[in-house]
Amino acid sequence: MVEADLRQRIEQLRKEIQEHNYRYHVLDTPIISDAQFDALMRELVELETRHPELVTPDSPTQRVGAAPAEGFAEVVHPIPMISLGNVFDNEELRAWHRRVQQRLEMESFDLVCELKIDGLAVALTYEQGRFVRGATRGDGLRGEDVTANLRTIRSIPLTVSVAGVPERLEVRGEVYFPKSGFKKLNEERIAAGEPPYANPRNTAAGSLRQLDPRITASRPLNVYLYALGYAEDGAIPSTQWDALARFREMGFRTNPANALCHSLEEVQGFYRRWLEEKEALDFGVDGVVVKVNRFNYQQHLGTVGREPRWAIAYKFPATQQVTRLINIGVNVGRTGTLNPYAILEPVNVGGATVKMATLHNEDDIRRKDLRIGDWVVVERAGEVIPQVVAPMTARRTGEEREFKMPERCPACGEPVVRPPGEAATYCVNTACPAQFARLLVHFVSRGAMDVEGMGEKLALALIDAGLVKDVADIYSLTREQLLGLKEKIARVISGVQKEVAARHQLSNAQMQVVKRLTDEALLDKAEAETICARYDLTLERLMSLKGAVDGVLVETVKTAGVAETIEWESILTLEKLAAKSVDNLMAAIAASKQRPLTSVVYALGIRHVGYETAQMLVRHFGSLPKLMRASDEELANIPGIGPKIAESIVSHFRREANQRVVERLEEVGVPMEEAATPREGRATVLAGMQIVVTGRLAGMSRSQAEDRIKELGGSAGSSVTKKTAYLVVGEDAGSKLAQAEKLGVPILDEQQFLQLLETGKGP
DNA sequence: GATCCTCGAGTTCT
DNA sequence: CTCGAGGATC
Repeated sequence: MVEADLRQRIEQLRKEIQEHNYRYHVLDTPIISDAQFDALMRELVELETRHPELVTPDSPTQRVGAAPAEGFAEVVHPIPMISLGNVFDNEELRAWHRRVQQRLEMESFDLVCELKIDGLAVALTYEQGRFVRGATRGDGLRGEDVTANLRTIRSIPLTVSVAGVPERLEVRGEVYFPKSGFKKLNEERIAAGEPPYANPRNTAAGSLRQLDPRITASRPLNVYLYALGYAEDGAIPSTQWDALARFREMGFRTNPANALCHSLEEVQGFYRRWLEEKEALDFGVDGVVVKVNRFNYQQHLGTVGREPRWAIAYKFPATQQVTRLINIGVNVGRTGTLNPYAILEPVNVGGATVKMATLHNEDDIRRKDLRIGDWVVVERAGEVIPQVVAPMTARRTGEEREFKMPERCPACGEPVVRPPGEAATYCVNTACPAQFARLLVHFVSRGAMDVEGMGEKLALALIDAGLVKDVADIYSLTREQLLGLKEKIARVISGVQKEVAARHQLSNAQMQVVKRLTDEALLDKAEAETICARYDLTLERLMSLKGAVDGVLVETVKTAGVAETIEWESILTLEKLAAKSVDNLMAAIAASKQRPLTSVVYALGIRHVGYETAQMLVRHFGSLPKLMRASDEELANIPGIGPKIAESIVSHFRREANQRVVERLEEVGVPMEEAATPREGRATVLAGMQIVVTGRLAGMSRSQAEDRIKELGGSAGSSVTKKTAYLVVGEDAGSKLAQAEKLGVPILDEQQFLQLLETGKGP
């Protein structure tokens, strides 16, 4: 890097860090995540380490934070409350350990592992055994006096009266808001029509900084103590591990998970264990703090800048992040429901980049008080499905817009309906193309007709190209038709390229750009920028080329006789159809004619008729024509089927288009009767037992396990209730485990489950 | 009419 | 995984 560039980068980093520091510490409304902040800080530290001559006294690396907020008395920490360096992977952890080894000139030494609780650090001062002052960390040098509020936390002893307590003693710890209490508080707020709080950490900070301690007292705050600030006139332990033990003797709450490790491998084990199990804890944990155990070693290692060399925070990948809600889009589901979803500024949450999340329905958006343009907290529910938790209301500028459900279907433009008492808004147009697209995807999905090789993309492309107009049409597709289409598409693409080149007189290099543009359906910002940089184009020029390509495509598609209009996505999908995959697809379509009747009924996509209900219907009627002729009353008399489902079935088959689909399926050879099923001999081992399977099993998939349970006469539930006989737990079990523990449902591991399948008896 | 349970439908990313 | 709604039950 050139010297001038370097200076500029350092300046820029300092300015950004200062800004974020202020937002975090003073305003309490950060706009970037901790991980993002850490990244900035790390870059600055690295640049300054390599170029010490550029370090200035006012650099954020030279002091621990920013000024404390007003409103509370200031407390100067006699010993600064340091912060910790962070590592994010095993590699970096080992590097830290090697550095410690070198400085200590020692191979092996004990380390203490503690869970890094996501709360806020406090210092508690005791004089002659009496709690006299409690302060927040603030900027590390000066914090706020929040003694009155801390007194309301019942796990903080107001007096310590064991022998040998130092005259003056300061212990440090982390105050947090328990997850359960946080959930309850938010439920109450929602019930009272107030917006929920974004996350426990900010709420803990807010609670502790209430000017009225009675408000603090109403919050279930708690604390874990983990460090000795200082001690005068008293026996001082010689290791961190002993200090923790001593804390407990004195009546301080320490975290039971803390562990003494004799090697780095043990530390890694501790990290892995809690990475898996942290969700079950009642407090947020964002990593593991690793400390050199012996205090004299700590002293020898010392501190560099703001961080001690003898401790490090080994962070978990963040599962919660703050990002921008760019817009709210609306999808149309198979049943016509309008489903709003969040379009987010891409952000890495727990190792995956999230840019979309469902928002369920209008009421949910209102309840959470989300507005377009808000900064929002995003997490991955159960570590998988992204979810928008809450807006950061304090970050609002007034530019945010409220979301309104469109009055017309975004796909077909027909007016939408929201039935009174229901949360969903529907497009009631039976000919809505979006609904049909979803129906086709459902029809070919696993569990339904199970056409392997036909995923969402291909299904949509076939509709787009005009080859499929109703679900039965997939049975009249031919190999020649598909290959012919692919050829036409290829000609269209090369035609578009030539035409654009001719009209705009492009150079060879620019032709490359056009090729790129006909390679990808959508350009996101990052991709567009890469292309511009590579071919030395302005963004405007690129966009005008893109416009030209799209324009010419529309004309060409029409003249080539492919379809009236077609999406880029579809073109690219069809272009990739090779002869071999067409063969496979034809075979899969043919094979799908042999699916059991239950799957066929399910595939029809009747509202309120999922797989379970389809099974009940097939068991009762045994034939599709009989089901079609069934009356309202007959249907409603079947256990498990009430008036609503009955009505839905009758009105589905009353529609002529739906009757035709069934006729055509029959014509192509889809069975309309259920093949007689021989009863299994030993089908009673699990009779009447309701068993739930959760997590990943080693020997079989979850659905296989559920099939086995059903074969043996049991039922496989999807949620744990008090009627559940057993919960079978695999790897990475989620919330169901906690639920089972709460209800006292017996828990089986895979081994015990297999035994249950054999004998019908649990351990 | 309230409460529990089960099912359906929509969902994200690698 | 989550929410909503249908059905069963008291």
